Amino acid sequence: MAKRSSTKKTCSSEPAKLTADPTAEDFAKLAWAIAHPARVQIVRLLIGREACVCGEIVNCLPLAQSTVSQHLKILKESGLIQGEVDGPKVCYCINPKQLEKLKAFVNGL
Amino acid sequence: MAKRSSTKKTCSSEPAKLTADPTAEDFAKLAWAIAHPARVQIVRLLIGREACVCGEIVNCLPLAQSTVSQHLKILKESGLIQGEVDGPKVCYCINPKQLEKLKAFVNGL
DNA sequence: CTCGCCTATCGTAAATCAACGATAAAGGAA
DNA sequence: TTCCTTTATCGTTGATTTACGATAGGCGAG
Repeated sequence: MAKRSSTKKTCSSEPAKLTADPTAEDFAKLAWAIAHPARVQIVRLLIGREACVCGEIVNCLPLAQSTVSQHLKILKESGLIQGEVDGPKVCYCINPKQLEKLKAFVNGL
Repeated sequence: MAKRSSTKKTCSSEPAKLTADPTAEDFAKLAWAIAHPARVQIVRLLIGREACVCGEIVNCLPLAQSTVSQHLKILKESGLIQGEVDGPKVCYCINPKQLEKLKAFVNGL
């Protein structure tokens, strides 16, 4: 992946080339998901425990339940985590595929 | 680094434990630096060319000069890039150390 | 069915971001 | 010195984020 070596143009000759770079947008979106301390902690927590009910995550953070729920929604939309309804509770876990995608993006830099 | 395996507490027993996690904040700050498509493109550009004058970066992006300068400032503050004055121009380059720090953070997840 | 628990969503307010044009500062060329 | 180029900063506007409390919806227990 990333055949960047063949795109070594002067860059000043084609300014429009970088106008729409879907890769950069995907990357930025994924990076943005972990661009907040609370979300970093949530991701770490889920990686360390494999699965965690929403209420426990709320207890781990000094934030209101609604705020945590909002962060969880952001992480879910990025694909980094998944939520599974378990009765009245919701069990969250990491989505390894997206986590690998993030790692591949960063390591590809 | 990361002795997370010893911190496998129930988490609900110590809610204040995660209140101030400097690591998470550092991580989030670094991730936030690349949480915008334009900044991703700038970083990639600098990695692929080793050094680049500000004006060239401006020509590569569909953004105003002042906007690009603002993104460069953000990247500089994150430590990911460095700017060296070269006469009337400014030459930007990647800071490998911070880039490695970012990779270590992500790979440590 | 009714109650209580858990979670998501709504509405709101303050703060921050992103983008631009205009302008200032610094350095080289003539 | 004066002009031109290059870059950073200022000031502003609109959009987005973040945080909270209040509220609604879903589900199991009794």
